[in-house]
Amino acid sequence: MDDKKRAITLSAMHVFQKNGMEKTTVSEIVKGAGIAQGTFYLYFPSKLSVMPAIASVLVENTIEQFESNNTAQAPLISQLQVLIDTIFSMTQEHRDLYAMLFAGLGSSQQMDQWEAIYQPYYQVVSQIIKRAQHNQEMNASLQAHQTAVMLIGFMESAADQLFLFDYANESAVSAKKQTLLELILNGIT
Amino acid sequence: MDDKKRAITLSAMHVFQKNGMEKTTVSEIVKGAGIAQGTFYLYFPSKLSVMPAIASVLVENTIEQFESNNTAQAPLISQLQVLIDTIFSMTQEHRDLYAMLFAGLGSSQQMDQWEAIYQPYYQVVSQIIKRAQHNQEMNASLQAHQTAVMLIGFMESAADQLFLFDYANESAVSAKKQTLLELILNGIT
Amino acid sequence: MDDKKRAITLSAMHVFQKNGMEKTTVSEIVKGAGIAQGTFYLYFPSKLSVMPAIASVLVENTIEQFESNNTAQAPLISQLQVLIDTIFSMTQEHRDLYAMLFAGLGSSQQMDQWEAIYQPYYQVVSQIIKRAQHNQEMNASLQAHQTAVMLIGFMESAADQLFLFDYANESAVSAKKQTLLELILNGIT
Amino acid sequence: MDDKKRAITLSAMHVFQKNGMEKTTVSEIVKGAGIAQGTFYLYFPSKLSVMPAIASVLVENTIEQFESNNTAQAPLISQLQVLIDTIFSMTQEHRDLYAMLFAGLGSSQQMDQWEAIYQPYYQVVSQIIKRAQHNQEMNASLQAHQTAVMLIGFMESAADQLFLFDYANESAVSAKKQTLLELILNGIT
DNA sequence: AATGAATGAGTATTCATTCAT
DNA sequence: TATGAATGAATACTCATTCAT
Repeated sequence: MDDKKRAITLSAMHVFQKNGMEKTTVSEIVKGAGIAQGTFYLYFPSKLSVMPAIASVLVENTIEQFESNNTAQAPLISQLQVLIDTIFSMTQEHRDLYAMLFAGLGSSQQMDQWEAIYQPYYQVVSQIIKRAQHNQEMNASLQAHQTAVMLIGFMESAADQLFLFDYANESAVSAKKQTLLELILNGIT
Repeated sequence: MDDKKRAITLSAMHVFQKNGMEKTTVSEIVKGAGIAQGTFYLYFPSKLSVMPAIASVLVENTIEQFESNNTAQAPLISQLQVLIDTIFSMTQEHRDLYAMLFAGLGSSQQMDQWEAIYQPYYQVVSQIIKRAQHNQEMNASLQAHQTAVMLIGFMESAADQLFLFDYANESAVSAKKQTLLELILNGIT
Repeated sequence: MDDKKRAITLSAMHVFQKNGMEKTTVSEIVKGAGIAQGTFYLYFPSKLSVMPAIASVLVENTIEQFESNNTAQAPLISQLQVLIDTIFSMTQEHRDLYAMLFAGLGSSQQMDQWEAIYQPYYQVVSQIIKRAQHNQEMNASLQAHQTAVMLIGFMESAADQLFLFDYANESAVSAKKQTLLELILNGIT
Repeated sequence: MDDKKRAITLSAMHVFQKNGMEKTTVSEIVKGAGIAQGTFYLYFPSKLSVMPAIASVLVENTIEQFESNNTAQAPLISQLQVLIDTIFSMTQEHRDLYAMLFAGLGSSQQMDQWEAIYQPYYQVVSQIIKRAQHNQEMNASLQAHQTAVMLIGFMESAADQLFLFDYANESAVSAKKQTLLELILNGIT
């Protein structure tokens, strides 16, 4: 990504997170990016159009954080723990941004774009599932990509709930993560 | 709820869903509700303050739809199927609204209010879980309320994914619902 | 015309004349009209849409000034002199406004509207021509309305030229008026 | 005129005519001229300063078109017909541009410049008048230059009216031209 | 001479909210 | 309660112009 485009995106992430969608002004974004007002529009056609770039950065960061903590040869359960840790950590840090992206999805009418952005993320988890199935750590009849998408959704929804409503202390977090992991591994029966 | 307050809320739901958060104007809401501009402010202190009322209506509708299709004495699996059907149907119809509510949660700083609104929903699912545990259809060690919250999150995230990206046809929907149900019942191992 | 609409129109005339099309701001117009910024848009949908209202006022003023100086029973030549005086005086006072209206005609694509505004003006001159033809002061074969339109055009173009390029002193004005009148009465042969 | 200066002027004519004064951007002009943004300012100090160059081109074109259709030795009436044809044709093609030039005259405060541009035009018509006076086809007491200016004004105002309001079909055009010619030759009495 | 990326001043328009009736 | 005319603060976006290359 062009240096200035990246500077704008990072500044926008910061300002959107601080002020929310409606109170974020282009003027504050460019101030943070150290460029002039008009320069913004050389890189993005509108305020909202920064959103996909932000999503890309979040996906990048998530994958980086996950991979830097994960061991590809580790047992499934360990890798899922790292994934849960990563998602809880990203959610805690960026919950508001995710909500804004999510709310923007509908209006943007560019589903294709969004899918393309999230594919790398789904790929990473999908690989883990395939490997676990090969090692007979996991039910082999589950379709890998579909399961990856669902698992990520499960983890994100649990993290959201936690940081939105229940968040109390570190031990509450650990408990929730543990319950989540068990639920995913064993189901409810 | 006062007749006019309800009229405003319903009109707002419609307009928010049609135009999104930023392009929704009080002027269009009152037009849909058949009242004057100023009257809006007799019932709500601001544009954003309609959001909790919308959330209440959505929760009401969800519970009604679920209970009208559910049989309380039916086996757990049937009841979960009805719950999944309800959530998928509500998500399909109101996805954008949920996203807006969700994005609004952070800014509103009135977590307590939101929790109160969702409690009845969690209660209903929580009861089902308790009954299933009593009937030994379900792992008795799971904490009912916590599991209810997680399950609802799982189902909503699966529905979101479906209607956001994958939605193709009726059979895709059925397949996703089936996978979801199995994952919830049996986990991934 | 509504009191406020008139106030806006008169203020706009003044500001447009002072600053020209491009340097006129709505903010200065409303300041002159003694109303708030937003109120402007209750009466006119855009800055440019004041133009037809200005044209109406100019036509009104021209007719008033002409009729207050004219004697309907006077000989043709006297009435034409009064018309020339009126047009030269209005042109001198409002030349820039006329130019702006004129330049705006093309873009507005609402020819019908403009024709309606100018009709009363053409009517007045048309009546004089018909009366003169009836009194055998004028060539009876000339079509009255068409001739009225042409005569007004002649007079305006002469006045424009004068105040644009030649304007020197009172006697230059008198001379031009005299030449114009003779040309109109007798042609060039 | 330098090749590039001419290219800019021609492109500007086109864009001004298409978009009007306010919606014309330097960016679109340079695009049409096939040059870079900055290059514009090597040839013109500002956007508005292209106007006189446009006026020059229009005057050139008018004179060329007139002279290529006119016979200098022909009777006055024929030459006036050619002049009327030329003015009607140029007006039909470039009415909006004339209006913009005209509206720009007031603001530009460079009357001298404008007069210089139009002089050649007035000269041509002035010569015809002098010759006609010499041939006793025309009232010898009329001051040639002054009459030339007035006649051109008459013809332009008639053409404007026609193409602005009345324009219907070829026969309406012929009729208007005929009436105009008679009025100019014989006056209204 | 030519380029085109960068600038940043400038403004029309919108719309949540108020308040006199 | 209800109205809707009036308010005026707030901001995305444009575009003429500059200047380093």
